[in-house]
Amino acid sequence: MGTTNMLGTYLDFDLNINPLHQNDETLERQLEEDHFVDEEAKVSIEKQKVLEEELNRVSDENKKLAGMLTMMCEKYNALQTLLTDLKGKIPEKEVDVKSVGKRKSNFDENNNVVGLDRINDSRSGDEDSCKRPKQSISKKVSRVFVKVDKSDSSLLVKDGYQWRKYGQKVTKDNPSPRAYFRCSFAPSCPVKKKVQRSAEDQSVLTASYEGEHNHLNPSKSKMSLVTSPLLKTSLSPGSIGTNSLESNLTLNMVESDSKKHVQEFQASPMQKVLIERMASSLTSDPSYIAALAAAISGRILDQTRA
DNA sequence: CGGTTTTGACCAGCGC
DNA sequence: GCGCTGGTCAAAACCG
Repeated sequence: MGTTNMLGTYLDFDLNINPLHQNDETLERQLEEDHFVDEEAKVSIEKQKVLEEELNRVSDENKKLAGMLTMMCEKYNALQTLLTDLKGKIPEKEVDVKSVGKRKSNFDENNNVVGLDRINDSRSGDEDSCKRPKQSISKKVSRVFVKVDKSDSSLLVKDGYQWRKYGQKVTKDNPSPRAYFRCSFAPSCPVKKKVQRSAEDQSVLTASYEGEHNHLNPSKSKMSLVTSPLLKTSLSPGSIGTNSLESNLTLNMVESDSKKHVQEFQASPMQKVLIERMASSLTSDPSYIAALAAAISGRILDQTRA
């Protein structure tokens, strides 16, 4: 699994934060030799030493955190293996009861909204497969669940891209209409999107993305911040939700039948929950953020000196 | 005026 | 073959 490696990469800050050390000593000696021991210079040297110690401390903390994360990942992997084994023992019928007796393309896609019980349902993209097998074989399909205001009747999912609505239908298994969108860059961009309110929870919109954009996200291109590679990996299928403007995307559970994504990073619901929790606990920890900031600034200092 | 949305009609796949 | 269903088309309406 790639998670451990990825985290390892992010936390492997090779901090070389002591380039000032030698200069300090040389400077100090020189000052003493020249009998120009100025009070101001002494104070600045003291400050440098304090900063140096602080950087060392933060560096150690960073290493400890990296070690902890590695351990967590290892434990998680063990749990994951256990879970997979257990799943293998459960008969498949129990998992897929709802679709029995229904048309191939007619599985209740809203039964799994917010719930994590069908994350590995690779058929999520097969809604068209029985009708348009030629298209769906090669197309990536991902699904996003968006929490919206119940009173908000518009089936709009702000994902940064521009969409053109080309149809709306009321489907059998859901009283709420399903809206069909095409990327505004069509026909050059083949991406389609289906948005429907969840039958169970009216405040949740289910958006199914079909295909991949062959152009930049119009709003994303305006961003000056560098997006985390972790986010890029987890959200890549439709490049969904990486924009800070997309504040209403409160819950992103991107499902992709692209096996690459599933195996590398989104193999199971448990994994998603753990990753989310890990990320939120880390980002809410001020000491971690401070350590990260120190590590990055140290790295930048190194690069500017080199 | 051009782009987008709405909405009824049409088409194709599937089950009976 | 027929009816049901999901997906798409395209003309009309709408909007900035």
